[in-house]
Amino acid sequence: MKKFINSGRRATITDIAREVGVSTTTVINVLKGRGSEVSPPTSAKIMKVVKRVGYVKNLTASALASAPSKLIAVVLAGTFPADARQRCLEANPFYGDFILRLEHEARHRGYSINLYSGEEMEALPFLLQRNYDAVLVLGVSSPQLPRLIARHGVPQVLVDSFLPRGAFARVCGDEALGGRLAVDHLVARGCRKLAFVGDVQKAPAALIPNLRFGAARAASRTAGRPLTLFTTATSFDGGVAAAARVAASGCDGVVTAADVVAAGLVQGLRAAGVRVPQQVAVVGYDNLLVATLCLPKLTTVDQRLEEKIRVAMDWIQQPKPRAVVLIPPVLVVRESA
Amino acid sequence: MKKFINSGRRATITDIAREVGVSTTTVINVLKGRGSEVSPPTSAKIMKVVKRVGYVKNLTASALASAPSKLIAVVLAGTFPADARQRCLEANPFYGDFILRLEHEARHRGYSINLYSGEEMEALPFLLQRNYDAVLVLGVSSPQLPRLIARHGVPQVLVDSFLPRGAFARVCGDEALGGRLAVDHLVARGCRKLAFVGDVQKAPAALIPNLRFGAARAASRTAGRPLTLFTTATSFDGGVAAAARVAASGCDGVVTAADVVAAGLVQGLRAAGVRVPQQVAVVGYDNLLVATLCLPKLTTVDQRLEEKIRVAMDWIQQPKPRAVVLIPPVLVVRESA
DNA sequence: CTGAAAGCGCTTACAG
DNA sequence: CTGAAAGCGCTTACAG
Repeated sequence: MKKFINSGRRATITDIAREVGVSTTTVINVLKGRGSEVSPPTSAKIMKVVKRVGYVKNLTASALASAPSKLIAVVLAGTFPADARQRCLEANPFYGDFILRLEHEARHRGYSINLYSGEEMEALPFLLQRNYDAVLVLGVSSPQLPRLIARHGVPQVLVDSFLPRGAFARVCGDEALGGRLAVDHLVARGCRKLAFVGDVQKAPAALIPNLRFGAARAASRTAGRPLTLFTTATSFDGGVAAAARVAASGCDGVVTAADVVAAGLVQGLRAAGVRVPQQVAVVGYDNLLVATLCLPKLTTVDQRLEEKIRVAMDWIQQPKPRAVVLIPPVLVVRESA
Repeated sequence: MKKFINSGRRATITDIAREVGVSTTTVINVLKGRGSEVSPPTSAKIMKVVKRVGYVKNLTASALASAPSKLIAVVLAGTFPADARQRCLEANPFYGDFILRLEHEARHRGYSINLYSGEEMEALPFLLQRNYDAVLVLGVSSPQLPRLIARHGVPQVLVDSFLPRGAFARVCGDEALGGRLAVDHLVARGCRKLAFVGDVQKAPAALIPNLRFGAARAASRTAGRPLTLFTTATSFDGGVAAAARVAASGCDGVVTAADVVAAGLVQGLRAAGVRVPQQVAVVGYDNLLVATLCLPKLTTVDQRLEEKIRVAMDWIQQPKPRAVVLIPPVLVVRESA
């Protein structure tokens, strides 16, 4: 008892078995709640010792012995330029937020999470070096890594990864809907000349800013409104930098690729003497904390992160190999539009 | 080869030993770079197979066999009220930022990090269930958890945990200096009536807002300026909520307990028609991304997070049992003061 | 209802 | 320079 607690050596199943005078199998049966297989008195004796020594199962050993490790690897991909990964992760509070929420949900389901935010294509050794129950990959736009992971037989769930349907289990935001919600809201407010501000690239098409732009463009066509594209980095400064161009363009309604961009844009516009939302209305995307840290507070597309995480965890616990689900976002109207 | 890569079963040291026709000991000697103990031809043959099969060491097995697990547990304590943990973690972008930076530094040193942000006093089972090389605890204000951890023989480094000197290895910001830097800057700018805005509590004294307030008060006494305390939550809304009181007080220089609070305060003041920094100068604390997301950008005390993390990792790799170091913060002058 | 035994993949003395 | 063997703590058939 004291012996275990203070010795730096933790009590093991073997210790408990010896102390009670039974086999390790019996101890395990009790610990696993297979009560029916163990006589009540034996069971009680074992539980008493388990309590007394403060037994904690060694998941390292457990994982090695081919039981669930209760460990999930989380890969933050997000397709950053290699040299700017860390900077991008820090420029968009989305990632920190995501991790904190995921940890919370995972913990309540009995899992720990193990973080990896390095180079996407160097993730494989990381993923193979421990016995993960599953890997959750956030934001790949190429099937390369998922294919490698699959080839090695590691279960995976992809989040916000827009790949050809059917190959992998994926939980994604419904970006088409999100873009439409934003545009429709601006149109309903009477905006006549629309703009999109974000890090839109030639390729790959599956990048989030590209998808959001595509959705906004489609919706603006339907509404019969022109939409001008202003390309800028996914960061606050990116938003600030776009402000002058937007102001000069005469656009009166802006859809953005992310809240940080919208926050920067709003600040840049106001600094230039443009009133938001009276002269230019701005809609953000994500609904992070930062959406409420600016003046005016951002009207934004809430991507329902908790829901995404919940579904991803569901699929980790009950694998749905090639399932794809689009989580419909929701417009949160505040002050900027 | 193909057999290993595609079977879902990873090649093991035993596989390699068998393939080359040597013992596992020899394979290990080669893998560990103990070249001197193995003949060059044998070594070369082994390395060839290692490469060919894409061998990745199983750290789960390794950790069980009493080798370093290369796994670090990270406990985000931060002494939140139990019912509001998650909310507080999300209200202060500091935590997400901390994790991302820590992961980056740890990865470059060959470690993975395993996150825990649940109840402080329920962390023990989490910490004992795997073979962690060390645990990094952020922000405890009571020695209870560190004591438990020590009793179980797990190496630990505490960050920003202000406890009686000498009991644990700790890396902390020099809050006394930080408060002084802020106050001295305001005084030098000509502020006459100072205020402190933050979540200052009766007890425990070791809470970060309390320390920062204490430091600011000491410095303002030295400077012969009065300092009024405005208590408010550590969040953007907390800052906003304090603005009216600060404006009414006639104070012209404000030190805050955190950047989020400062950001909220600045916005609240401006909404009330107060010009920042002309009428009221505001200094933040932490130098997070959010400090640059407001208008005017925050002058703030940079706590030099990277440096803290670097030292903490140094001590995890080379334990310095009861060492204590205070990282001197640095004032970053921007626009708000 | 209970136990003996092999195995997970690596590491660590120790023997030769 | 190389190998045989025991051990880390748990799990999993299988036997009784």
